[in-house]
Amino acid sequence: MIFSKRCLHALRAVLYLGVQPPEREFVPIREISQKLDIPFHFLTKILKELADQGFIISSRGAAGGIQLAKPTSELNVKEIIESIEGEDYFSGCILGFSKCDNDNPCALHDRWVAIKAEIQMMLGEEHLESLADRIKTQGLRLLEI
Amino acid sequence: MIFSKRCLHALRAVLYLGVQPPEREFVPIREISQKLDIPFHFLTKILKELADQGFIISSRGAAGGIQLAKPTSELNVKEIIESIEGEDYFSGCILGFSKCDNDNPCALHDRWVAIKAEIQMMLGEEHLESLADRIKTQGLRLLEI
DNA sequence: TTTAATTAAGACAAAATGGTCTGATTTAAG
DNA sequence: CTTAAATCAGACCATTTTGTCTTAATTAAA
Repeated sequence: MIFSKRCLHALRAVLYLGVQPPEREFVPIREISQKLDIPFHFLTKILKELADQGFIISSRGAAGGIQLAKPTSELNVKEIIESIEGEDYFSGCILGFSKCDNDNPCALHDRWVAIKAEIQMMLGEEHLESLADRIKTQGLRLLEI
Repeated sequence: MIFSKRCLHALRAVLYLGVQPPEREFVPIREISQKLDIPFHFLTKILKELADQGFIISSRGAAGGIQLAKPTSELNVKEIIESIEGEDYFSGCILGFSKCDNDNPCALHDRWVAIKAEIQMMLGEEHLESLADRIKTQGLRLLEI
């Protein structure tokens, strides 16, 4: 699998927030956990990371929950993934070397550079807004069947 | 990191075999382990998997070791990766769902299909032959600095 | 002010991955 | 036949990732 469980849970949770009607304020983590079948406490920890990074806002107490920190047009898939997997997830060396660049390329550097650029472009352009639209209009799923 | 340690070790070991002079027969795993700084017993297990899958041939006893099972022109990076990470590593669902296709797409399916195709094409075209050539002529490295 | 509903925090457990060690088996060569 | 060099096999340990549990802190509303 390309992404860690933490990352998949984070992505699905954020997409879930993205498809909520705009009038909704805070969404309880319990609801997301149940709707998406993600372990509650595990999800809580993951979402805390996203909150710390400024992607979502949380509110304690009754009527509390979480909420996207920005409009969906200003959030994209790539930054969510990077916030969980690490900044260099898509920019690092394919052979795992810490120092790998044009001056000191690993054996697969050239080819990987091109692929990385593709991935980053496509995921970086994918804003939550258009995604949420397509999820709603086309009935795309956030759940295992 | 995109790939597991097992996969990175496998890739580097196979590339190491690819750049050996053609007259060399069996290369001892101990040598690869030392040259590439990969734990010996761990590497042995990984290479046994590659042998079981038919990518390399092994020979026990004195003067034994391992050897590529096919000419470098018939081996590519993609199949090595898939043999370790699993057949569907590049073809599976980005959200980790087991059933995800055009008839029942997940929320990210469309976009991911395009990226997957890019990756598979680029890695599938990368045969060990050309790679080994470039590694030798351009001094590309298989080692952390 | 009490209560119920919520996130936050941190200890702990389970599972997966990464790695080590010992000994058995095989093989070439002296 | 013996020995040395190698892979093979499997038990074991360490680390990381994933997940559970309990309790504390916070907040809205009765």
